[in-house]
Amino acid sequence: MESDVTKPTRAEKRAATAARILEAAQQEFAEHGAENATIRAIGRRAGVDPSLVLQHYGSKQALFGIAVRPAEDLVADEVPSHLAEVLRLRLDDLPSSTRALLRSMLTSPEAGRVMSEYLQERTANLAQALDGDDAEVRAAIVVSSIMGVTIARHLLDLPALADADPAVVDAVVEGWLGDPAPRSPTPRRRDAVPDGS
Amino acid sequence: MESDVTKPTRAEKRAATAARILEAAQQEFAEHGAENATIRAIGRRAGVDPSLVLQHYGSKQALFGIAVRPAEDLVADEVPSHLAEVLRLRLDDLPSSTRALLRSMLTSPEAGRVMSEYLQERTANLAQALDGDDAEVRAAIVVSSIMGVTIARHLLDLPALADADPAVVDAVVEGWLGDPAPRSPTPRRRDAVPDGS
DNA sequence: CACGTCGCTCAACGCGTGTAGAGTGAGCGA
DNA sequence: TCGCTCACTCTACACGCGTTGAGCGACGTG
Repeated sequence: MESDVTKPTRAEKRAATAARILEAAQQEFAEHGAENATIRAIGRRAGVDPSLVLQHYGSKQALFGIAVRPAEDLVADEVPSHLAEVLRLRLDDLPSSTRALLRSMLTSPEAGRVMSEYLQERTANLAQALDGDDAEVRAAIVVSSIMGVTIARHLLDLPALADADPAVVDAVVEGWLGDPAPRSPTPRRRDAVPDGS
Repeated sequence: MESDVTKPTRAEKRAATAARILEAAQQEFAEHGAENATIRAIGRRAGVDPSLVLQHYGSKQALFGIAVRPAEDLVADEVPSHLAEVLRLRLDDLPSSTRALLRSMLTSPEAGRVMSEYLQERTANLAQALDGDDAEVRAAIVVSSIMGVTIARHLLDLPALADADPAVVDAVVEGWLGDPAPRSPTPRRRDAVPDGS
């Protein structure tokens, strides 16, 4: 069998190892957070010596920075951030890079900064599409809320959400988007979203 | 002047020290999270030897458990949890015990469990007040969303929220509470969402 | 005034961590 | 086939952590 699988060259093998390490790192970071994940555990998970991890990525911090970068194929279509996932309510199969970022954002200053920038970017985008005085605040509320739901579902495993039909969640948030908040004592305007497509 | 402040007895002094340590612990946990906060830093903050911290509270984990318990006066009226703060949208002056719990919930299993229980409790309460099939899911979404907003405002310092008028936030969430989600099969109004970039 | 109690500090331990540098053996070019 | 390159492992170091037990000095009681 001459093989459809050609024997990997040295460089290819090294690249494959690097990829395996990165994936292991993302899973460890996603599971334990930036500070609690250890180089040793990452190496173990990748089936590799701990020091090799650093030979590939320089330092733990650098590795984290890379592990947390959004996957290319997510960035590809139209929405350039982790919050692509989030805003579109793809509540299943959150990629581990995103999980790692979410998990670490409250305890790692770097992760916090990255997440904050994402939220601001998404807020600005959404605010453009909303009308009214408080467009930006309302956009920030929606974006932060989606983050909250994502955390509750994927990291805290809140039963009511973990088992929920994504369509319901989707529908609820859709409602928020079309609904300008009542600024005064005046009650809510439900008619803002004419449904029936 | 004999002083209105009577000289503290030995026991009182000890209790005062214990309180000072606890407060220092709450602040350290609130700032750095359960795992990153150190006994040494807590002692330093309280102006006390690190080992004294453990003489008072036994272990770091035990101290965290106590530091994270909601303050009594919050529990007092009607809503028995940290989420009293949260649900009532008192977005300023989040007590450091609550900040500590929020900060740690994604990286400390214990904090995660505690927070999850709080969320479930609040969800159940709120679900009773909502009508419709998906009451529980919708309640969970609202509760999680408020958590998300709280995180974005107090821990990530998202500018749009940090500077926001609490009344606006309040109004928006009020809107959610009375708002039954459109449940119909094809309510997918993508056009209500700005597409990215 | 003497003495024991007790709140507190000091010094040290074992452990797990991130990281560095020497060593090793298989793969590739000549 | 020779020999060098290089992907990888081994060993070790320094550091900061939680935790412990002995020591000390002031306070309160007889």
